[in-house]
This record gives sequence, structure tokens and C-alpha cells, in this order.
Amino acid sequence: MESNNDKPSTPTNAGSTGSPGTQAQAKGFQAVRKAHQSEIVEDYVELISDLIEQCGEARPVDIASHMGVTQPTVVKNLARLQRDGFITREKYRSIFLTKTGADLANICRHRHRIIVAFLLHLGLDAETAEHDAEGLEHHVSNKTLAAFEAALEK
Amino acid sequence: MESNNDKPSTPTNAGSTGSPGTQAQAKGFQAVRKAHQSEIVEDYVELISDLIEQCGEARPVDIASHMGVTQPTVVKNLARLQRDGFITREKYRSIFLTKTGADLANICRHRHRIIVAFLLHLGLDAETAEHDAEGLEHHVSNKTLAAFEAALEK
DNA sequence: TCCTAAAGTTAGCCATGGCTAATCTTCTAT
DNA sequence: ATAGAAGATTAGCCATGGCTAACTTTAGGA
Ligand SMILES: [Mn+2]
Ligand SMILES: [Mn+2]
Ligand SMILES: [Mn+2]
Ligand SMILES: [Mn+2]
Repeated sequence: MESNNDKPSTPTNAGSTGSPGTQAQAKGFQAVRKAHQSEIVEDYVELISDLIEQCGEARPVDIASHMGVTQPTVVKNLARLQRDGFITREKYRSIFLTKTGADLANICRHRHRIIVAFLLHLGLDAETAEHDAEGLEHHVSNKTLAAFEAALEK
Repeated sequence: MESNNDKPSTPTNAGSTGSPGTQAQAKGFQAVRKAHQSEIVEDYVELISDLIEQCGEARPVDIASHMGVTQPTVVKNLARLQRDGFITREKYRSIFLTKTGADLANICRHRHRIIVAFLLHLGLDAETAEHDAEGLEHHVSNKTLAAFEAALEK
């Protein structure tokens, strides 16, 4: 999976190959890429959960308007969610979360709310807080989330 | 480019089609998708700028190890950066930033540093701060960035 | 000088996640 | 009861951004 760039010899270029700082930076970028893979799943299960709460059911057309994408895009993403065990569904019927999906939704909603609360606490308006939280939530480590919560306590 | 979902008629399901909250949420998701499009460009120009500073030149092999990807991946992404006017290069030679690329690098570095400083200010360790900043930096609006700076002043 | 290892490139594979166009199903209102 | 609208699906397109394998070029050291 990884390349073994740990030759101490002929480091043509200074301060690059596999230095501790380099590796740490690479880890950061890899974490970002990993977060992007989970992102759609997280946003979808959270939205589906909200729609079931608020509307009684989660339909592709509503997911599409909330996500700002077309219905075929929703259908395609729902197929992945089903494949990966987060939802169950039958053709032309509304969508249900599996236990796995519902659990993930709760975790995501919790995370989301902490971030929004933290941004509001910093003095931002509600719209900006919601707007930015939608992206930030996927890149906040547990440590940082805890720091946000701690700041809210004070 | 956009679909016109502003039918006030027959909203079969309550509280969904084009309601103000729904549209605001959609705007948030759209902003996240847009951020993801600029992300690679931003991270690459910032890294290239750093490598030129620290090593005297930016070579694909070093970009690869810092980004945690393979060299062919770097080459492909560099082709896009060149196509879009952020870098210039000749085959088998190291990479240079255009004015556009260098300006963007400076903006990104500035942003990056503010976020790291803010996370450190919250009490996080340096590694976590750098790690999380790598993702967060692409999802912080100007308003939120300003709020971070304000918090640092105090 | 020239051989070889490292660096760079190319080709080609795959998954993701957007989109439009066209079709099919469901549901509602007459 | 049924026609038409709204919703759902399918098919097929495209760009992105990972990867491996194979090849070419460059450059350092014997
Ligand atoms: Mn992101
Ligand atoms: Mn989100
Ligand atoms: Mn969310
Ligand atoms: Mn980044």
C-alpha cells in the first residue's frame, strides 16, 4: 500500500524523503481523503433521519432538494448506502435506516450540533454557522470536538 | 446550471419543496462540493510554494511523499494545475508557480496558519492542530475565519 | 565514461459523484 | 375510473483523483 521511501542514502534533495514532518503531513492529507469518503454517507443518513422525524418519511425528491442535487444523483448515492448497509428500501417506496445507519445518524447529528453551537458561541450568525458546519463537521477530530465542547462549557 | 425548483403548487409532502430552510441547507451542501473542487489546487500550490522555499525546488517525488500519494497521481494532478494556469513546467524538470499560483499559495498559507493558531489557542497539541487544519481550512468562510482571528486577539 | 538506480512519465484500470434524457410508476384530482 | 402530473428509475455521459505496471529519462558514482 505504501512506498518504502526510507533510504538514508543519496537524498539528492535535502529535507524531504520520509522525514518525520513529511510523514506527519502525509498523514494529515490521507485523513482528509478518508473523511471525504465517509462524507456523503454521513450527510445522507443524517438527512434521512431528519426527514423521517419531520415529515414521517424520507423520499428521494426531498433528499434531492435538501442536498441541492438532482434525483438521479440521489438514487445513485442511495444505492451505495444500501450496498454498504446503511439503509433498506424497496423500489418506489420511501427509505428506512438500518440500525447501523440510525446509529451513525445520531453520531453525526450530535457532532453537527456541537459545531454549530461552537460557531454561534464565537459570535457567528445562524446561517453562517450552519453553512460552515456542513463542511467542517467531517474534518474535526475527536480531540478537537472535545476542545469545542470544553469552550462551550466555559 | 441550476434546476428551477420553485413550484409553489402541490407540495405533496409538508415542509420540503423549496422551503427557505431547505434552500439554505442545499446552499450549504453546494458550498461543500464547491470547496472540494478547489481543495487539491490549494493544497498543491501551498506545498509547491513551501518546497521551493525549503528545498530550492519542487519535484514530483517530494510532492508525492508530502501528500502521501504515488508519483503518477502527482503527475496527473500537476497536469490539471498546469491546464488551469497555476503552474508552469517542462518535462523532467521541477515545477514553478505562476503569479496566479503563487498568489493563491499565499492566501492558502495565511488561512492555514490562522486555523492552526486558533486550534492551538483552544489548547490542542501541535500535531492535532496541523492534522485537522488540513481539512478544516477548505470549509471555513471568511466570516468564520475573521471570528477565529478575533478570538486570537483576545 | 557509462551503468544503474532513482525519478519521471504514460497508459490503463477503477470508484465516486455529478449531470441530462428518457422511461416507468404512483398518486391525485377531476 | 382514468388522465396527467409528480416522483422514481435507468442508461449513459463526464470529470476527478486514486492506483499499478511498464517504460523512458536523468543523473550520480565507480
Ligand atoms: Mn472536505
Ligand atoms: Mn456535512
Ligand atoms: Mn451534517
Ligand atoms: Mn488542506
